[in-house]
Amino acid sequence: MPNIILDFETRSRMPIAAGAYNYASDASTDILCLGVICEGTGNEWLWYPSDGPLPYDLTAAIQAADLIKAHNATFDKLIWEFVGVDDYAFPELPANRWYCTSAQCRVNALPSSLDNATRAVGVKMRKDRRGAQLIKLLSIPNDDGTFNTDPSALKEMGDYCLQDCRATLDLSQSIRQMTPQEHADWLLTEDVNERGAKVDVELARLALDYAEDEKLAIAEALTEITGGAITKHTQAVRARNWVIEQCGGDDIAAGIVAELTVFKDGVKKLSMDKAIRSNLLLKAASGDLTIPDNVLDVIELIDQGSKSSVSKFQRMVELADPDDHRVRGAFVFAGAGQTQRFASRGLQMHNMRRDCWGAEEAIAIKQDMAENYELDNVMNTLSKLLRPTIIPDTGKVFVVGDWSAIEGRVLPWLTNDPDAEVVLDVFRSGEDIYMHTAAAMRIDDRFIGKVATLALGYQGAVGAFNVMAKAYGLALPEAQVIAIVKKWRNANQWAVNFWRECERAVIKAMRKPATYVPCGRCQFIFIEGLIGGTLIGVLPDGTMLQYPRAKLEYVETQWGGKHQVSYMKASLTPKADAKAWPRATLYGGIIAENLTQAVAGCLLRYSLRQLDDVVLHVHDEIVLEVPSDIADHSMTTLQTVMETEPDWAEGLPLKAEPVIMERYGK
DNA sequence: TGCGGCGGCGCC
DNA sequence: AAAGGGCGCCGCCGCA
Repeated sequence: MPNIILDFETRSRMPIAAGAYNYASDASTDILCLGVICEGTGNEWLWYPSDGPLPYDLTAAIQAADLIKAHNATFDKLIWEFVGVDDYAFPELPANRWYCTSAQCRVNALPSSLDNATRAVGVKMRKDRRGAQLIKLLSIPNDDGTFNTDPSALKEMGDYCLQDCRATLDLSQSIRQMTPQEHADWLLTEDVNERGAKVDVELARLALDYAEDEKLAIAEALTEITGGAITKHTQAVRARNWVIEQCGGDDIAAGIVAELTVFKDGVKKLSMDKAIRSNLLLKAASGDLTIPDNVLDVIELIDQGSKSSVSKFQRMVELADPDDHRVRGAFVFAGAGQTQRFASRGLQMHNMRRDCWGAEEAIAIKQDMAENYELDNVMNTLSKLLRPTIIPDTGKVFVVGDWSAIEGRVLPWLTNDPDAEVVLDVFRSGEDIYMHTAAAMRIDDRFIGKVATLALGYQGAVGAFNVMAKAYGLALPEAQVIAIVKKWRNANQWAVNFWRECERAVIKAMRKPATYVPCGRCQFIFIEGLIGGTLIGVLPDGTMLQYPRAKLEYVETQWGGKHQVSYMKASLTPKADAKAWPRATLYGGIIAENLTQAVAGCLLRYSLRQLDDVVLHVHDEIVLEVPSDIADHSMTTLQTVMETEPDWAEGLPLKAEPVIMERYGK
C-alpha cells in the first residue's frame, strides 16, 4: 500500500537539548498537531488532539502503508510511541516501517535538515520559515511553565505542519530512495541509538564541579594578569590583541605578529591556536623570541583552559536518561554525506580525548573528588576522564575492538594494482609497515616511514607531511620534506597511479552518462536525471557515493587548461546571502580518500549487522556491552567478525584484537 | 537581544 | 602544478 508522510508538532517543558528520547518520554510532552499525506493518493489529514480519536480512514492509511516516512523519523517515532500510543490510543506500529527522509537526503549526499535539503535540491515546496517563530510561541513554555494556546497561532501551526509534510514529500520524490540495505542499516542504527551508552552520572557531576571551579580560577588569574583585557580563556581575539600589545615595540611586536600569522584559503589571518601557542613557548624557552613572563603565563593559562571538558560533562548529565543513565540517540547513519560514514551528535562519541585514564585510575580520581581532595593539573586530569565516564551496566563489561591501520590496508587493496600487493603482503605477514615503508624509501628511520605512510596516501605533499609531523613533534627542513615526498611516491607508484586513475575515471564518467567506468575495485557512473546530474562512485559492496550537481568544466590555469569535475558539497553551509549552494572540486587524491574512508565504513556496517549488544562505534572501532561471564566469548566473536572479510573484499587483510574494559578507554 | 559566522578543538 | 579530508560542538565576535 502507498507510503505515507507524517510530521508531528509538539510542546514540552523538557528542552529538546536533552535529546529526543528524554524529550518524547517526558510527562509534559504533548502533541500540538499531526500532519499526514498519503504518497500514493495525495490525501491530506491534519489532526489536533482536540479532534478526539484519530479518524478511521487516517488510521487505516497509516496501518496499511508500506513505509511511514518522516524527516528525522526517530523523533516522530518516539512521539508516536510515547505520546500517541500512551495518551491518545494510537495503534502500535512495527519499528521497521519507519523510514527517515533525512537519512534519505544524506545517502544522496544532501544536507540533513529539511530546510537546507530543500534549498540544495531546489524543490518547489520549501520549508516554511514561519515555523521557527511558531515553535517559540507554542512549543516552548513561558517563564511560569504555562503554554501559549492561542487558537489562531495553533491553526497557523497546523498549516505549517502540513506545509512541512508537502516539502518532505516533494523532497523525497525528487531524489533516489534508500536501498533496502540502506534502510536496514538505518534501522540498525536506530537499535544502537535506542540501546544507548551508560554514563557514570555521579562522576560526570563531580568532574563538572571541579571543572567549573578551575575555569573560574583560570578566568580570575587571566583577569588579574591582564588587568581585565582578557577575562576568559576562550576570548581569542582579545587574547591575540593583548599578547601583541604586551610584546611592546614595533620590532618585537612584528616578530610576534609573524608567529601568529596563518594563511587560510590564501587569506592572511592571525591565530593563536594550540600549535601556535606551543611554538611560542618553545621559541621563548630557546631564546629565539623574547616574550615577557606575564604573556607566557597567559599562554599557559589558555592552554590549561582549552583542555576544559566542562561542556562535555555537562552534556553527559543533560542527555543521560534520568532513570537508567543511558545516553541515547548519539549516532547518525550516513552522517558524513561524502563518504557515508557515521556521524555522532548530541554527546559526540567520535571526538573524545583518546589519551585517557584507565578504569582503576578513573575510580581513584572519582574517590578523590568525592572526598574533596585537590587534583593536580585539574583540566588535563578531567579531560582524561571523559572516555572512562562511559561505563557498562552492573555485571557487564565493554568488549572493544579496533581495526589495525584500516585505511592503510584499504587504499592499496582498492587500487586492484598488482604492485600494491607488496604493501598488502606486509600486512598479511604481520611485519611492521612503517619499517617496510622506510626501507622502500631507502631511509633508515621508522618514524619518517610512519609519518609518510599516514600523511602521503591521498596526494598530500609537503603541507600534509608537516602537519602530521608536527603532531608528533617533528620538524624537518623543507628540502628534506620535499625529498621524502618524492621518495614515498617513487616507492609507492601504485598510489600515484591510482590518483591519476581516479581523476580520469570521473572525467570519463561525466563524458559518457549512464556508463560504468571502472576505477580500481570501484566504478563511476554519471546519472543526468538525478539532482541536477549526479556523479556516483559505486563501491565494491554496492554502496553509492554521490556527488550532486556534478559538472565537467574546462578551466584555464597559469599552467595551462585542464578538465575538472566540481559538485555541490552538502557539508559546506551557504552564507546567508548565497544564491547557489557552495561547491567543491574533485582531484585524484580526494577521490581516493573518499573511496577509502567509505570502504572502511562499509566494513564497519558489515560487521555491525552481525553483532548484538553494540553500544558505540568510532569509524574503526566497535564497542560491545556484554555480561561479564560471556566476555571472553564475545571477544572471540568480535574478532572473528572484524577479521573475516566480506565476500566483496577478497584479499583484503584485516586485523583486530579486541580487549575487555571495565570503563571506556583507548 | 538574537543570530550567523568563524575560530578553536577533539577524533578517525 | 599542487592539493588532506571527514565530522560536531562550543563560545566569542560582530552585525542587524
